[in-house]
Formats: sequence, C-alpha cells, structure tokens
Amino acid sequence: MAYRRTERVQEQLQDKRDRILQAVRAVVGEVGFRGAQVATVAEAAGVATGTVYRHFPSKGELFAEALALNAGHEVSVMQAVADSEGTAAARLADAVRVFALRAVRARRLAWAMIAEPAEPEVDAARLKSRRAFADVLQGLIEDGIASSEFPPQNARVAAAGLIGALTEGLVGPLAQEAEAPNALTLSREITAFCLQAVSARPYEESRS
Amino acid sequence: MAYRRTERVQEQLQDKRDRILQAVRAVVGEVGFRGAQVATVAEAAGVATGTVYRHFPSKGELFAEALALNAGHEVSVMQAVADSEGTAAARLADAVRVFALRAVRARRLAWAMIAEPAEPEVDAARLKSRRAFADVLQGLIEDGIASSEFPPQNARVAAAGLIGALTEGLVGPLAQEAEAPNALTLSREITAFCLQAVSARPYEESRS
DNA sequence: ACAAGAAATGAATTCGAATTCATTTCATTG
DNA sequence: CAATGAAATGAATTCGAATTCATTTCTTGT
Repeated sequence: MAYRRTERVQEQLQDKRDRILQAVRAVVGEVGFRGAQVATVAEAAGVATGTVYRHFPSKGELFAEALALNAGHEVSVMQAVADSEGTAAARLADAVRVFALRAVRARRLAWAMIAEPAEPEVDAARLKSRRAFADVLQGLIEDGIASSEFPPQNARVAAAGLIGALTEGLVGPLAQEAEAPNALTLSREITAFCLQAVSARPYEESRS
Repeated sequence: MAYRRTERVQEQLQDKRDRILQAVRAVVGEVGFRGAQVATVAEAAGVATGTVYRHFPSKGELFAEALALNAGHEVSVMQAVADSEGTAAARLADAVRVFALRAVRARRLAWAMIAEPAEPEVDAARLKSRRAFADVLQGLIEDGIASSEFPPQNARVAAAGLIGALTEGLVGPLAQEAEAPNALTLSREITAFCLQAVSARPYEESRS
C-alpha cells in the first residue's frame, strides 16, 4: 500500500467541499436556483464539474446542504437576539427586525432561500429551516405569555403566522413592488405588524 | 371554401378547452404540479397529448391559466364573504375562516395552488392571485380602521401579513404535521391569530 | 358523395442540463 | 524515483418530459 489519505489531504478535501458550498451561495445569490447549474457552481468554486460529484451525491443534496448551512447561520443570529436581555416584546421585535433587515439587504439570496422553486431536497431543507426559525419565535412568544406581556395564545400557531407574515412581506408581491429606498420602511412596518399580531392589549377606542 | 368554423364546433372547442383546464385541476389535486405531466392531463381530459397544444401554447401557460381560474373562484368566494353584512371584524374573521376551511378540505390542491414549486408562468399567476386575495383583506382592514374597530395601521402590509400567516399555517410545516381531525381546530386558531393581528393595539417600542 | 380545409392524434424528435467515466494529474511510501 | 492508488478532469453520455408534425379523422358546403 503506497498511499494513505494524509491529514493535509483530508483538510484540502474539506476545504474544497467548503468552497463548493460557498460557491453555491454565491451563484444562487447572483442568479437564483433557476440559473444555478452544477457547471456554473463548479466554475465559481474553481473545480471541474465532475469534482462536485466527488463531494456531493447530487445537485439536489448539494443545494440542500448549502441552504441548510445558510439558514442555520441565520437561525443562530436570530437565536442570539432572542437570548439577549430585555422584555419578550422587545426581543421579539428585535428578532423579527434583524431577520427582515438581513433579508432585504440580500434580497436575491433571501428570495432563493425562502421561496424560490427548487429541487425537492431543497424544499425539504427549507421546511426544516422554517421550523427552526419558528421555534425561536415560539420561545419568545411563550416567554411573553409567561410574563403576561402577551395574552395567552397558541404560540405554535402564532410563530408560524409570524414566519408567514415575514416571508410574505419580504418576498411576496409586496416586496416585489417595493423600491429600494422603501426597504427599511418595509422592514419596520413588517416588524410593527408582527408585534401587533402577538401583543397583548386589545384595541380600545380611546380618544385619538 | 367548403369549411367554416360553425358555432357548434366553436362550442365544442371551448368545451374541450374547459375540459383540459378541469383536467389540470383534477390531476394537480391528485399528484401536485410535480407529478402533473402534459400527457397525464391529456389522458384525464380524454384527448391526445398533441391536442393540448392546439389550445394552449405551452405547459406553463396551461397550468398558469388553470391556477388563475381556480384562484379567481376562491377570490370571489372570499369577496362575497367580505361584502356581507356585519362588522369589519366579523367579516374579516369569516373571510379568513372560509379561506382556511376550504383549503384544509382540499389540502393537496391548496398546497399546489399556494406553494408548490412549478413553472415560472405558474409562479407569476400565483403572485397575481395573492395580490387579489390581499386586496380583499386590505379592504376589510380599511373598513375596520374607518369604523374604529381596528387601530390605524398600514392596511397593505397587514393584509400581506395575513396572507402570509394563512398560507404558512395552512401549507407550512405546521400543517404538514397536523392530523386530519385537527384541521378544524387549526383553521380556528389561524383565524384567531389573524384577527388578533389586526385588532390588537399597536405595541410601542420603549427603546431605540 | 366529394372536395377542401380544420382538428385530433400519438409516435418520433428535441433539448438541455445532470451525471458518468476513461483518462490525466497528483500524493504517498518504500 | 518508481510504483500505487486516490483525486480531479471535462468531454461524452443519459434521460425524461415537453414539444412537434406527418398522418388520420372529422366537418362543412356544394
């Protein structure tokens, strides 16, 4: 036996794998899933097309893993906000705002991650990531209920509703029409809606 | 000239066209867009594959028209509810509930109509239909604001949020897991969330 | 009944991107 | 440095469903 996979090679392999995953992110952020061909990704990663298949069994799995990686990062960001100090309401508002802001700043990528038609494996990964986001929000809503900031409600359903509202606002028809300068305003209004959606005080027609 | 398209033939043509559109609905309701091939649709409609192309220029346009037809009908249903008697809050709750109930009763079809990856033309049609649904809800929200049932808010954004919450609740991870007996409960809870979302008193940020 | 044209048919073709694989390049070890 | 086997390459192959089109069937008006 005149060959053994040495540690340095191992790292190079890992490196190459990572570079391919990053290339997916870059290409998808540029042309979306629709335009992202394996050959394009390979070129962006600086490897040959066939090499991709030495690291990933299929296009679908490669893209799904890339999505999971990215979504996982965003979930961490949101979780960090959720774990910060403050009232549940404030943390929820921040979590939603941060999500919205990051999305509008990389809108093409966000659209791909959230809503663009893609391989079934990608869709499956997307469902998982939505659950992960929803779990974070659900925790915040439960915090708020526990502290009486929010009225008793089905936190699971409410969290799903917030995710839906966020994604619809960010990638739906509303966002399509929004001009660039409105991006900040849009994310502010979406945040306001989300807060209102779970917040306690029922509306009283005070003076106004 | 020994042939002229007579009225009877005209009707037969129209009939056939309609039957093809209905076949799309049936097939998609059964196997979703993914499994819906032109050949399958043709068979379901009782025509040959090639015939489909005498009525529609491409698969994408055929499917998009089928979706638009179906969505248009649902929008009418919702609009009818919205136009009924009662407070804005009651009508909004009814509109949302009816939408949710009808969706859970034909879940496969609803999923395809609302969220399943499909041809770009279908996606475009979907965006339009969402706008149509959102417009109905926006009208209701504006009614509620005018009558002081709801607090002042961006009705456009709120309507989009409701659509998002509805679709996420109905076709998202939440719904995937829900068992059949929970369908009614689910639609009730989603309705509750939506109503609260627009009727709660706005949260006022204490910081920043 | 027949000619003229329209509509329907479905087998054959097209097409484009994913995947493969024979060949080449690179890394390791004695 | 030679031998061995892994990894990379990218041109060639595969594949499956949309689309086409030569042929057949149906309609109409004389």
